[in-house]
Parts: sequence; C-alpha cells; structure tokens
Amino acid sequence: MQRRFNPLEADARWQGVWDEKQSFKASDTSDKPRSYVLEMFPYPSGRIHIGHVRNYSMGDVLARFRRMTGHEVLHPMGWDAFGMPAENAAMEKKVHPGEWTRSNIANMRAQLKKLGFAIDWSRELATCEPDYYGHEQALFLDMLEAGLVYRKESAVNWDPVDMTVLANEQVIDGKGWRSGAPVEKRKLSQWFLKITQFADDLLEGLKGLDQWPDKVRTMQENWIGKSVGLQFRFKPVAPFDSEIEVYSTRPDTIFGASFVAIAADHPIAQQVAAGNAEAQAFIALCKEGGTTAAELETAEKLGFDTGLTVAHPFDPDWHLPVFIANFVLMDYGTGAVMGVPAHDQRDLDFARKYMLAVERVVAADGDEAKPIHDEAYVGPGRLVNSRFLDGMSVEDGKAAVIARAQGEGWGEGKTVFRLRDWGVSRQRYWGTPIPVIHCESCGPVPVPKAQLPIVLPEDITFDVPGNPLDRHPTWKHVDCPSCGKAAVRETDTLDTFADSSWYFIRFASQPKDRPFDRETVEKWLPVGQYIGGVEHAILHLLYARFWTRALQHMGQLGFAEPFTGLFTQGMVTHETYKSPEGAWLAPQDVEKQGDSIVMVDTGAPVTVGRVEKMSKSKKNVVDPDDIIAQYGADAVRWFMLSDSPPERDLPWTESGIEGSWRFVNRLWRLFGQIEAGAEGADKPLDRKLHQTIDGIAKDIEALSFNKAVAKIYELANAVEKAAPSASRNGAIRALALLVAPMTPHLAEEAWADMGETGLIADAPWPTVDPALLVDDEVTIACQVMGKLRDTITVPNGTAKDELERLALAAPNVVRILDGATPKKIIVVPDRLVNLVI
RNA sequence: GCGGACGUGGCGAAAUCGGUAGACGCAGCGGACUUAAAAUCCGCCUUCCCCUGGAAUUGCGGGUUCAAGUCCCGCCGUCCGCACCA
Repeated sequence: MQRRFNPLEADARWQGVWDEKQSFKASDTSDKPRSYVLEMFPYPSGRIHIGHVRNYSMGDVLARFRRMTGHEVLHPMGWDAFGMPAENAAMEKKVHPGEWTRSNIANMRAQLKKLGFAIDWSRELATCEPDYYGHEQALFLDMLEAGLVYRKESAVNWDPVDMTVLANEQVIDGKGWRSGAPVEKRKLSQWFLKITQFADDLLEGLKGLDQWPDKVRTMQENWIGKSVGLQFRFKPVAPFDSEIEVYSTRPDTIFGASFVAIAADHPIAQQVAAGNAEAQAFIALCKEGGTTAAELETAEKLGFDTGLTVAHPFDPDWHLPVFIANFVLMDYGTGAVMGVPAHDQRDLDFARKYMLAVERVVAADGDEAKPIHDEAYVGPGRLVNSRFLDGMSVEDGKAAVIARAQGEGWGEGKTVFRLRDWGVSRQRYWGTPIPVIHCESCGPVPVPKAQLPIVLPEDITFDVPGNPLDRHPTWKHVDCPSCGKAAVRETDTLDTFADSSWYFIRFASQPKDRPFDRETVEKWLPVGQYIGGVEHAILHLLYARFWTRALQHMGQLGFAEPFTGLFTQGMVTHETYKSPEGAWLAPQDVEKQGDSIVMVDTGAPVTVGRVEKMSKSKKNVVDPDDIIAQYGADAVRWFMLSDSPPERDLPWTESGIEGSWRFVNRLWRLFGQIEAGAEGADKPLDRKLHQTIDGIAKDIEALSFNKAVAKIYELANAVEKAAPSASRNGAIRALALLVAPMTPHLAEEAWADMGETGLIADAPWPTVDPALLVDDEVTIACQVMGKLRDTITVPNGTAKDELERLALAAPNVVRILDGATPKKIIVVPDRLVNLVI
C-alpha cells in the first residue's frame, strides 16, 4: 500500500486549524523583531488569476519563513474595491456596484483561503466600505487644510453620450471606448493634489531606495522628468509688440539660436491666425496630426513663418524669425522654444527644411569645431562663436548666461518638472465621495470631520447616463456647514489610486475613530518587502510615496518612504493554440497525439503559437480553482516557485504542474521513512543538510525561490539514497521544516505524522552548525594551460605545495605534460592548480 | 530616437570574488516491477570525433588574464518602459 498524500482533505483540515488558532494574527505589542510582508492587494474582479497565485505564494513563503526565524510578521490582505468595472457591471447586469463587489470579494476570499496563505485575516479591509473611505475623507480634509489640495479648471475627455469623463486610455481614435461617440475636450473644475510640491524630494528619495529594482527607479525618474534651465523673454521687433517667453535647458548655446518656435495653441499663434487664413490652416493641420507613438516618430517637422521677429537678448540688432511649429508642445515649459539647430536634432531638422542658419557654438574636447551636417552635437565641450562665453565649458556657460539674464532682468534660472499635479476628481459613483460642500456664498467648504464618513447613497440607478450621485434626488442637497444656507455636496469621487495610496498604513493600525495610530504604524512601517506587478511601477508607487510624504509633511508620520524593499514579479505565461480556422483554443480543448497537437473533439491539427501572457482573448488561461481541485494547494504553490526566477515570466505547463504534484507525493513518502531504531551519524548527509538549511535561508531572503526549490530537490535526492541512520531521520524531520513555507499543508501533515504536537507553522527554522558548512574533502581541478585535464580529491585546506605535487602526479596531467616542465604554476587553494608550459 | 533589462542543451534554468559550464527540474530514450496500464524505482541525456581519450561549445567579432558565461571594446537579436519634454 503506497503512502499517498490526500491534499483535498489535508488542505481543508489545516486551513481550519490555522484559522481556529489564529496562527497568523500579527501582534502589535510583541517584542520580537517585526517584519511587514505585503503583496499588492487585488481588484475584486470576481476570480483569482494565476498571476495572483504566483504573487501571493512568493509573499507567503517569505512571511512564513520570517515567522519561523523568530519575527512577528504582518502579512495582511484586502481589496482595492472601488472603480469602474463595478459600474460597468451595474449597467450591463443591473446589479448594484456594492453588491457585485462584495460578492466578488467573498468568492475571491474563499479562493485565496484555499491556497492556505499565512494571512492575518482579522485585518482584512475593502476600500469601498465607509469604515475605510471615511478615514480617507478625513485625510483629504487634512491635506486640504495643509494646502496640499486645490481646485483648478482643467481640460478633460468628455463622452457626450455617456456623460462622463474618460481616462486617456479609454479614448480610442478620438472616440469613447464604450459609446463610440467623438470625445470632446471640456473644461471642468477639478480637485488636484500637489504632488509637484514634492517633485524634487520624490526624485531625491529614489536614490535611497536601494532595495528597489533599478528599472522602477529609472521609470519614476523619467516620469518626474526634472530639467534645469533658463526661462527668458525675447523682446519683439516692431511692428510686433509681444514678448515671447521661452524655456531652455541649454542657455549656453544662446549664440547658436537661429529662430524661435511656438506651439500651435500658443496665444501668439492664435493672434496671428486671427487675421491669416494660411496660419489658421497650418494650426488646424497641427491639431489633426496623430498622437500615437509611431505617428509622432515619423512626423515631419513642420513650421509656419509668422513674419514676426524678435531680438536676441545679447544683441538688439540680431533678429530671429518666429515660427509656429508642430513639434512644440503648449503644456511643457512655456509653449515656446529657442531653436539652436547645431545642438538639437529637432531644431536641426527644422532648420534644414526652412533653410535657417546652423552655427556651431560647442566644440567637442580635443576637436576643432567641425561643421554640423545631419547630426546635431549634444555632447560636452568648449563654447565657440559665443562672444563672452568663448572658451567656457557647457556647464560654466549655462551658469554665466543665467547670471547675466538675472542681472539684466530678462530671465531667470528655473527648474521644470514633467510631473503634473495629481487630478483626483472622477465623475463617478463608485468611489470615495470628496468631502466638500459647495455654497453659493461661502464657496467650497470642507465637511466638518464630525460628519464623516460621507456615505454613498444606496438607492441609485444606472439606467441613464451620467453620474448617479449628481442626479440623486436628495443626497447632494445639504446645508452649508459655514453659513447654514442651502448648498450642494461635491458629487465627484476620488481617483481609486487614492485608496491604494495608504491601505498599507491602515493594515498596520485600524482605530475606529481615526485613520491610524501613529505609534502603532511606526512599529510596522515602512513595509520591508512589497511584492507586485511591474505595471504599477509608476503611478501607484509614486502616489503612495507622495501620500506618505504628505502625511509626514503634516506631522502625522515620521517617515517619507512607504516601501523599503520592492520586488516586481514576472507574469505567468502559457502556450497559445489556434484551430485550422484560426480561432484561439483553450488548453483543455487540445491534446497531444504522438508528436502533434490536435483538437480534442474533432482531431483537427492545432497550430501551437508563442508562449504569451495569459489572457482571456487568447484563451490561454488556466483557472486556479481547477488546478487546486486537481492537485491541491501545495503542488500549485510549489510550481509557482519552481524553475523560473521570480522576476522573470513563468511558463505554465501541464507537465510542470504534474511534476510538482509528483514531488509533493515523493516528499510525503519520504516523510514516512523515519526508522525508530536507526542509529549512527552519516557525516556527508549531515553536511548536505546543514548546507541546504543555510542556502535556503539565504535564497528565501533574496526571494530566489527557484534556487531554494532546487536545493530541496538535491537534499531529497541525497536523503533517498542514504542508508537508515539517526542522521537520516534528522534530515527527514528537517526537510519538513524546510518545505514548510512553500508547501505548508504537506508539512503540517508530515509534522503531525511524525508525532509532533505543535504546529509546524509555529516551529522554529532549523539551526545551522557552521562546522558542517565546509566539506572536509574537496575536489581540485588540475588544469594545463587553463584546460581541465584531471581532478584530485584532497582534504580541505591542503597546503599549496602539496596540491602542486599531487597535481603534477595526476595521471592525465603527466600524460599531457609528456615530460615538459611547467614554467609557472598557479595554485588556488581548495579550487584548482593550473600549470603553464 | 532615448532609457533599461536580457541572450547558456530540445525546454525552464544554475554557476558567491574571474577558478571543474550545464546543478536542479521538465520533456525524451532505455531498463525493472506489472497479465496490462498508472504510480514507483534504476540508468542515459550539449554536440562532434580517430571514444581507457580528444575537440568544440554560454548570440557574433575582438581584447585583457595563467584562467572569461562572468571584466573591457565593437556588433547582432529579443523584450520592457518612455517618447517631438525644449
């Protein structure tokens, strides 16, 4: 009778035990070292995706491992529960967004529980509950009071059919993604958070985040987009009468300027167009130009000569033409630039087309000033043809021009950021209501904190377009808190990125009467290890960093960075299949027949496509529920951690999960092999065990789960081959502890089977005997001219001259040397001997 | 175009500081057990050759070194991010 692990029975039983004993409840008062392990909380779409399983399996291994190594671990879970899909579902399925969301949460919670994650469920939260968003409203009011929130007119994408604002990615070819109606630009009064106030600090802070992937830091750096330069004014040459303000990061090249270019929607361009049909036509042309990446790349630099001229700041007799140009953007800098063709590629392309002067003003070091042809020179060098700047470096030249401009009053040094303030107004129902009341006489008035939370009304409808809050018969009508007259509530709700900007703080501390308790939060935060998808590299992580800074700025928290360690895991991928007709096929609709893949029902040949991210449209998805039902949670978790490095994509394969399932059973058989009477030490096995304990601990801390998995296999192989002994029994017991973070149900089952009374989840990580980490015999490579010719086995620490002697005597070395005497002998102790002839 | 990451067997990969390339897993092949299958166990598994051994081999071409997957220079390719940012 074979010992076979019954996962369905064991999974449920141990999950019940952990639940009942509250094994993973984090104590705020423990004096153990603390460890906050967090994975990005999911949007409750209704089903857990295999990518979630990978994400949470990784975090769970770390959380369980840290518990075993004596940490008090906070490993919580919650729901990013506001957002559009709930409203879409409401429109399509006539179900209330709250009902839809809450039932999705219930489903997904059950799915997650089936995976046996070591989560403190007592801290579970959903951002759509007043108990959460009410506190968010309080934080919003704090920010308002601290001057971090303001209201501004801003252009939005307006869908006139759905009567709603669309995000940029919801506008496809200028049309609303749902209604298909042409999208209008509308000016709306919107709420903004002053993220730009922290722009420099957010940029500087990146330098200290050395446990973040460089990739993410670079992406944030580019997003913040700091540039340092000179903002200055060109004086008009009569009859023209307006100054043109431009921004340049290269004021040092000012003597190479040959034109000024303004954006098509620049006020001066508008003035010119007022009496000029040609200019009007050109501006229209600029606007209809595509905005996609490919179009922009190939778009020709086009300009329209306004006939106007301005004077060079250093020479009133030097006149520069003013062009309207399609490559100048109104919303960056001042919407106008000085064109220096020799040192900017776009300006050069433009100058060649309109036959403008190209004069080199920077000479590369050690190089005479060669004329510029098709390529602008943007490198460092000395300034030439630049009057008082001649001979200066680029850096000195910048400083000198800025100093002169400031001294003479026509310009000033200025730092510009690409980062914009964060517009948080959404004209939607399913979000956090913005706690402000608009009063005709008092203006926008903050809701008194005592009146929070402002709860979303339940009785709403989605049968007509527009925001249900706005058309609700009573909800928005309130008295002004300031003057008492009739007023209306703000009907916009907050961007859902606001909800995810502080949930990790609320996890640490959940008082009823305020957002969090500072002292408790500071015990847990910053989050030591945050794990999630790279798709959140910019927005979510930047907003959370801002929000934390805002709290610090307001004196509510004592730290600026919310996440010390960040890890971005790869996607789960799967082969794709297509029928002869070209339709995508699901994995369960195809089967292997000999060397080819065919359709299950018709037997028609299937084309196997590339391995791609799992997506519903390509049907290459597997459902975690099905897999768990078939193999149990542990086999799935094991597979998620095996083979591929966690930052890389993981190809899901049927044979891979089969292999994991086989190994789970192999471990289970092994756990039953403790022999009561076995005695004696097995030194090599002891060594292997202790090296494995040490190695796995390091691998898990480095999140190199694939390497930890490989070491488990090696140890299991070694234990299987070993003869019964006390050492072997010890190794089997230790193996259960080593796999406990990865396959916890199996480990608990084995632990109980071994007669242990406590939970393995509470057991300490096995201790390492440092004496056993080194082998007492080592294999030395014997090389001749760097080529391996033989190996010798010697005691660890054998002296150099002894190694040299033994290597020279090795049979294959003797044969290759053929009597020759080595000119030089390199000996690396415990490693190799290399003979040079 | 700019920035970043990566490139190792049929596949996923490993290789601490430059020191025996391919650990470990998957697939495959051969065998044992079985009436048979599944499960399990044992063995083989980079390529080539004149096979007790030898040669080549970490995308390609150079270089440094006693020694290069690892360091340097130049190409090629794949993926990701940003993008007319002045």
